[in-house]
Amino acid sequence: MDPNPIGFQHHDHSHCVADAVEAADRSCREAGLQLTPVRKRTLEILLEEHRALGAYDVLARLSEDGFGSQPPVAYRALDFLTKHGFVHKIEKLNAFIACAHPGELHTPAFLICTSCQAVAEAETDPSHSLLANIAETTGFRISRAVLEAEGTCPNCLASEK
Amino acid sequence: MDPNPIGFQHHDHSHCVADAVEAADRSCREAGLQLTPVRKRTLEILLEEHRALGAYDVLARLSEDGFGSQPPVAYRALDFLTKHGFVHKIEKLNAFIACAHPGELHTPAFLICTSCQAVAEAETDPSHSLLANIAETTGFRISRAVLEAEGTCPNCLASEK
DNA sequence: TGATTGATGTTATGTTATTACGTCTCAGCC
DNA sequence: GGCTGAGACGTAATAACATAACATCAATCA
Ligand SMILES: [Zn+2]
Ligand SMILES: [Zn+2]
Ligand SMILES: [Zn+2]
Ligand SMILES: [Zn+2]
Repeated sequence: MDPNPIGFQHHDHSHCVADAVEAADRSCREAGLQLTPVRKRTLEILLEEHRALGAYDVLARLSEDGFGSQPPVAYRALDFLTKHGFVHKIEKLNAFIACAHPGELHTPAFLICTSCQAVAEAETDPSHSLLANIAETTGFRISRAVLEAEGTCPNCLASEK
Repeated sequence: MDPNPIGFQHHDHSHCVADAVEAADRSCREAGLQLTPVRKRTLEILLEEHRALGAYDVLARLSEDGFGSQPPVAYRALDFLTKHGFVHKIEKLNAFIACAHPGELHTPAFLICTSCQAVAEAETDPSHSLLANIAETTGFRISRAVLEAEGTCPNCLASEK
C-alpha cells in the first residue's frame, strides 16, 4: 500500500509540504498569530508524513530536531494548529493529521482505512449536513462536529480480490 | 432521523432500566450470546446513570459490587456490549453510554452538551447519510461511522438567557 | 523601568487502554 | 468417568494518551 496517499490517490509530494507551510505562514501573519518554530516544524512533520500521527510520534520527531522532549511541547503545538484549522484531530485514532483543505472554515469528514491506515479528508456540505438537520429538529446548537468513518479504501478493496 | 431523542427530556426512569436489561437478556438468548453477570451489571450501571461514563467509572461500580477491580474487567464487558449494539462509545469523551434504541441495527449520532454534559442519541437515516454519499463518490466501503456533535442542548440554551 | 502577556521548557501526575498469564467452567467427545 | 477446547473472568504489569503546575525568557507597552 502506498505510504503516501493524500486522500486515496497518489500525488507528487515534493512541493506540497513547502507550499502548505508557506500558506500557513502567510495566514498566520495576516491573522496576527505566531507560527513559531515548534509550531511550524510540527505542521511540517504532519505534512511530510501525510497520515495521522499520535502526539507522541510528533513529540519524538520534535525532540530529535532539538525541541523539548516532554509531552506538553507536542500537545501545545498541536492544540495551536488544531485550534486555527491547520491540523485536525482524528478522535477515533487519538491522532492528528494536517488539514487537506486549509484556509476555508469547514467541517471535515474522515475516511479511515483499517487495512492500510490511510486517512482521507472529505469536505461536507454544511447545509445538507446530517447533523445540522438533527440539530434543527431537536433545538440543539452545534459548535463542533466529529464525522469519521472506518472501512476499506478503494485501493485496498481492489487488492483484496 | 428520530425526532424524539432520549437525552434532553425528563422521563420516568423507574422501569426503563429493568425493561432494557430484560430486552437485552432476551436478545442475547436468541442470538446465543452470554449476558453474564458482569456484562449485565455493566449494562445496568450505564442505564441507571443514563449518561456517558468512563470505563474507570464503570469499573469502580463493578468493583464495589464484588466483581474484579482491574481495568480489563470493565473493558471486556464494555467491548462485548458495544460489539453487540447494547452500548455505544462516545469517541469524543472516551466514554460509554447505553444505547437508546437497541435491537435495530443503526448508526447513531450523538449530541453532546458541553454545558450540562447530557448526551442524546439520535437516529440517522442510512440512505441519506452524509457519509454514505461520500463513500459512494470515493469508492470507500464504510464499516463503522462516528457521528458526534458538541454544542449546547435546548435546556441549556433556554437557561442561558 | 516595571508590569503584562504569550511562548517554551521541565517535572510530576493523571487518565485511558492493552498485554500477558493463570484459573475456572462448561460443552462435546472418547 | 476423564480428556479437551472454547470462552469467561480474575490479576499484575505496562503502554499509550493527556494535563497540571511551575520556572524562565522575550516582546510589548504604560
Ligand atoms: Zn481540513
Ligand atoms: Zn487502504
Ligand atoms: Zn444506539
Ligand atoms: Zn445542556
